[in-house]
Amino acid sequence: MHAVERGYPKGRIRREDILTAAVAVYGEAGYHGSSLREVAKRAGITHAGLLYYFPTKEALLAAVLERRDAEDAVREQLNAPPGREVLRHWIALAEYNVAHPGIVELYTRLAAEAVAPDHPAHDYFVRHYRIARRSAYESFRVLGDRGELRPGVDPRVAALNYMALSDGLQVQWLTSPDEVDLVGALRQYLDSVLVEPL
Amino acid sequence: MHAVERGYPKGRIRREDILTAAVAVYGEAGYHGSSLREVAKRAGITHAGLLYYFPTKEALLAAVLERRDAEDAVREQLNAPPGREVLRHWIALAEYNVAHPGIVELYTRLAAEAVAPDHPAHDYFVRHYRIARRSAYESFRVLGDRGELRPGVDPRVAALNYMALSDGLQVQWLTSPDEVDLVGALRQYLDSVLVEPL
DNA sequence: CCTACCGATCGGTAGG
DNA sequence: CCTACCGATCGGTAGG
Repeated sequence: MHAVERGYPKGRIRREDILTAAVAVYGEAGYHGSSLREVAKRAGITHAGLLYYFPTKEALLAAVLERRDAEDAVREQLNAPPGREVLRHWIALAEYNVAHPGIVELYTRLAAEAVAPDHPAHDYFVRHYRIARRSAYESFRVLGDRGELRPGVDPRVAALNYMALSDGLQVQWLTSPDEVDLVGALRQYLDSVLVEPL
Repeated sequence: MHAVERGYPKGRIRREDILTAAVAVYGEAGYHGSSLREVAKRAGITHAGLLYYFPTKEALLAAVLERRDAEDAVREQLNAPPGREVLRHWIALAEYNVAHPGIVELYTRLAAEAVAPDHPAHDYFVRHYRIARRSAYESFRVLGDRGELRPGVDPRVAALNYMALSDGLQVQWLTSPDEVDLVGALRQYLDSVLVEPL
């Protein structure tokens, strides 16, 4: 049983190895384009062995997304309260992402697949985007209350647009890394919305 | 031979039916997730029959993208010279897209798959994005020369950002249509970049 | 354009 | 965790 397996160091390490392999494969081939055999091979076991740890292909995907959320939650705790500091944190995150294309590929590919309502990660992304927008909205709203947003800027729309801009830039950056300055473009967007540049 | 087939009305119509079916299926399942059998079924033939018109799966994809470019080229001819009129045309295009989710799904899914350099549509998207950015850049540059852009706005970055914003909004809109005002968000972006609102 | 077929690959199961 | 297997599905071909 997994509840038991989880408690033993060897099983935990194996699970982590499998998840790490899955992140890489999903990033390269998407979810539907990946096979359990490919993930298993990279983790050094057979695909039947993988199914001992994750009983179905969907269960593996769910575990990948769960782990990612857990990592994000840890980072959130280090977060500053809503305001300018949060925007600087976003830029730092973008810089981190540019140095880790694999994670960016995973999310870009999965998010596009998961627009289909019957995709196993669909509900995850509905929630993911909702939470991201709300969190960004709170920072922009605080800045607006302080008069730090340019007139005409709706904090709700600015929040949606920052998230969307970030996603869209990632697609073009992954497609043509040399032609797109991801971090610079995000900076200019924030500056175009703020009274005082970051 | 296709060069001949293309000349006969019946063959041309069949080809068009297959391409229309392919657009729908690619939008729902992506390219790698689609089967020739599914496309053929929707076109009312067998998958072997489809392969009589398009000899491989890749050839079908190439034809889908070719047709799309041909349609775009027709629209471009109706285009105004670079300037404010072009920005209004973009908004009109976004309104059209909101009424035709299938086309949006096709592009969103294919673009994400095609970030992989060995994807058969990779080169297409490299060119597609490059051309789109250049075209948008020319409009923003003209506006900048006329003093219609806010200070600090780089027309090159504004062009990149508009395209990226549009793509990113489409993902969130496809995921949660009721929670995202695609056209409104694009309008606010353009207004945030212009001295005088659109 | 179809019927009939091929080899390859897929997710999942049995049984140890 | 593995070996061995299952039924289903894939892109593509032969031959008409």
